[in-house]
Amino acid sequence: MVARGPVRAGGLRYAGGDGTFHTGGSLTDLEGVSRPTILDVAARAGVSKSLVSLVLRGSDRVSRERREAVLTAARELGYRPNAAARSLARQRSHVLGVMLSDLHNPYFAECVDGIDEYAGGERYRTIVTTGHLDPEREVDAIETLLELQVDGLLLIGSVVAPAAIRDASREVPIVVVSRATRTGSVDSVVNDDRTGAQLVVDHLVELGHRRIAHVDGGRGAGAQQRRSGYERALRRHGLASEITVVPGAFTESGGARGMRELLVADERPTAIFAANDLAATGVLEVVDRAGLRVPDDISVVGYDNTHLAGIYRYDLTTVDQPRRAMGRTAVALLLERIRGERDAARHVVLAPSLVVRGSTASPPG
Amino acid sequence: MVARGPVRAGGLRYAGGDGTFHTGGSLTDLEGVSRPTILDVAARAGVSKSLVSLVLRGSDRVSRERREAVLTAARELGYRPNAAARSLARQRSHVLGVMLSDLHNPYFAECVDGIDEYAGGERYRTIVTTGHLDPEREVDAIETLLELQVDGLLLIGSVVAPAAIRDASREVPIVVVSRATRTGSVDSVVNDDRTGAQLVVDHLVELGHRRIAHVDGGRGAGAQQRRSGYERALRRHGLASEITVVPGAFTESGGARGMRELLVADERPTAIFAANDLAATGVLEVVDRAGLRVPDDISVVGYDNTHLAGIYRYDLTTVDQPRRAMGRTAVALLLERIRGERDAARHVVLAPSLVVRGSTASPPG
DNA sequence: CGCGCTCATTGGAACGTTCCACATGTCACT
DNA sequence: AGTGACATGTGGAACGTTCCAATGAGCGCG
Repeated sequence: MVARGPVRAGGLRYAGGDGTFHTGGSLTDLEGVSRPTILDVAARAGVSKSLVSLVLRGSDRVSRERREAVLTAARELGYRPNAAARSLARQRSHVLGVMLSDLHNPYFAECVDGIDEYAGGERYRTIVTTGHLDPEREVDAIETLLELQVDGLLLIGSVVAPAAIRDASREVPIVVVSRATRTGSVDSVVNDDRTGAQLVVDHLVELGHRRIAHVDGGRGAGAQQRRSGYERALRRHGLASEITVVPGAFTESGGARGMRELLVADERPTAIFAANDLAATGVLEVVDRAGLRVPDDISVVGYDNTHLAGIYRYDLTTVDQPRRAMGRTAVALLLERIRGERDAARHVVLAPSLVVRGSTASPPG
Repeated sequence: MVARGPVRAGGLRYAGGDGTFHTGGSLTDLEGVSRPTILDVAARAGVSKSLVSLVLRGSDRVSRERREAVLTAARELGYRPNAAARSLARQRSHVLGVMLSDLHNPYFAECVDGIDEYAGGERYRTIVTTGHLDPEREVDAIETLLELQVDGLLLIGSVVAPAAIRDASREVPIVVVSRATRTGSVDSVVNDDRTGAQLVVDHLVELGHRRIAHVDGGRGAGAQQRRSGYERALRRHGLASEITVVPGAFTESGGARGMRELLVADERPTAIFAANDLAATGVLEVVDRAGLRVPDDISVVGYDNTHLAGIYRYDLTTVDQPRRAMGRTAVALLLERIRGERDAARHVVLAPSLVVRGSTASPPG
């Protein structure tokens, strides 16, 4: 019946023919009969459409018999409410929109866990669109959600222009997650990157490191704060002269590029603080290739505590952001706005924490 | 203005107080004034709502002046179409729903890349919901999409009960991706796991391996096919007596468990074919701990070519699934159905390919 | 000059809900 | 018996679009 017998490879595109085959009969069940509406249910149950509506919304001012008649009629017909019609009639959809800048980044996935968890508990549904890290496509993704009449918008790691956010915030409450925002009309939830960076430096100094370099995250969200946190911490430890920042990015290649630059310096650092875990993997790759051993010859620290950091062969010391909590908090803020309980913008900063693993140790000698 | 000054850590929950603070004035711009509708635009442009509708849908039977009047009126008012109303009036939404079983798995993210790419080209929008790998929540996620009146449904890696899929397929065309399906009324797109497994075995045999073991994927999607492909290939090479399958899972711990079992066997295999990349990392962990070197002492192969396999410290030989192409194909199939161009179910099987990296070499000696 | 054409434009009826004001029916109490 | 209170049920008007049939204006042509 299924993908068994004539297994042959298809090309890159589906173009009929190769790699595909048909199953016997199939017919998309009764495509002609359109979906039952509230009126069909009403007719079958012998009541008015209004009563059906009442029952379906769980009103308690309906007699037991009628309720059951409606319920069974609905079940028998396979009735499913039409959210478009509902959203039109009430002026709200009970749906929250989530714009995710990048589906590939596990960091964001965990935010969404928190979002779904909290939203579900509050009987709100969530739908997601993605911008694929491209500002223009992000605008499109946001547009889609707005047109679908979401009651609120969560922007996760968005790289879109601030003006676009401001525009959208005229239509619907917005909470921005993990990106600092100046727009007064939207809330935000971020982790305290500066403090996170300081935790890293404190840890390394405690291990005895002095030559601690930072491969930064360029213009990425939070990169600037991490950089300044690093600088401030070194100064606090009386190591101002050791401050070394090389340009990088929130990507593997960005980290690799930064590390290469550090390797050719006259005095090689004994510890590297990478802008995030992804950059840290780039750093590690270059370090490995140079024949240096981690952590014996050099210590490496990341940021974000993505699952990447936890995998065996990396075993990366990193900074954990409470992503789930950030997601939950974001929804809480959004609902406050939606329910009209608050008007002034609120910016929540959550505490990061250090996760010590095997990529850090005392410097050699 | 923003998250700067009084940076303090909040707890796990947003509960007012700690870690949060307000910005000055903000007011959610004119919350009172509701969004402009097509009627507002019509009034401002001095035409009928019908004409506005025509212009907005890009009809060519509208005079130049009127068109421009409408367009500028719309722009000035910041008009945005209401997808709910539109979807109600036409009986279609032009939106495709994607149910993603797991947001964390980069494998799925790449499918979505292909989906968005193709759908965007066909002027369809996509929205995503997640089941968080829980069948019940998947049902909910699917329900949400159906209520929102998506024109078609893509189920990616779904673990939901077949009956639920069948039910949903009565309402809307469905394509299932990367899971074999028996339901006659839905299409599917999968990679050819059996052939993929054979590629692995061929590669290892060519390198000179004979004792090739398989840590399987238990009841995971495609696991059975990979196992039987492995067995068939060994037989084809006249190595039927060497067939060794130990139970595992599509997880790191599953792989580790399987490898531990293999280590205590009397004759240790010289090569391991793990059910997927994740399981392969578990295998590698156990191998490392046992003091064996890869690939000198033992070769390891994964499946899926996730980014995990590509990172320097794994450098894992693996099987690539054309995920992007699978996503594109899925959309192509779906659109055929939506457009009523096809009725019989179609099952597309795409070819996997071997990616040789540094985790495989000739056996010792 | 009136006929039919084409062409741009329009009003009104859907679409499937919700919600409000109103209509019943029942019962307790005077 | 009449009154009001209360519980239950109903019709119709929204909501913001699309689409169809109809309206006029302009024009070429006999």
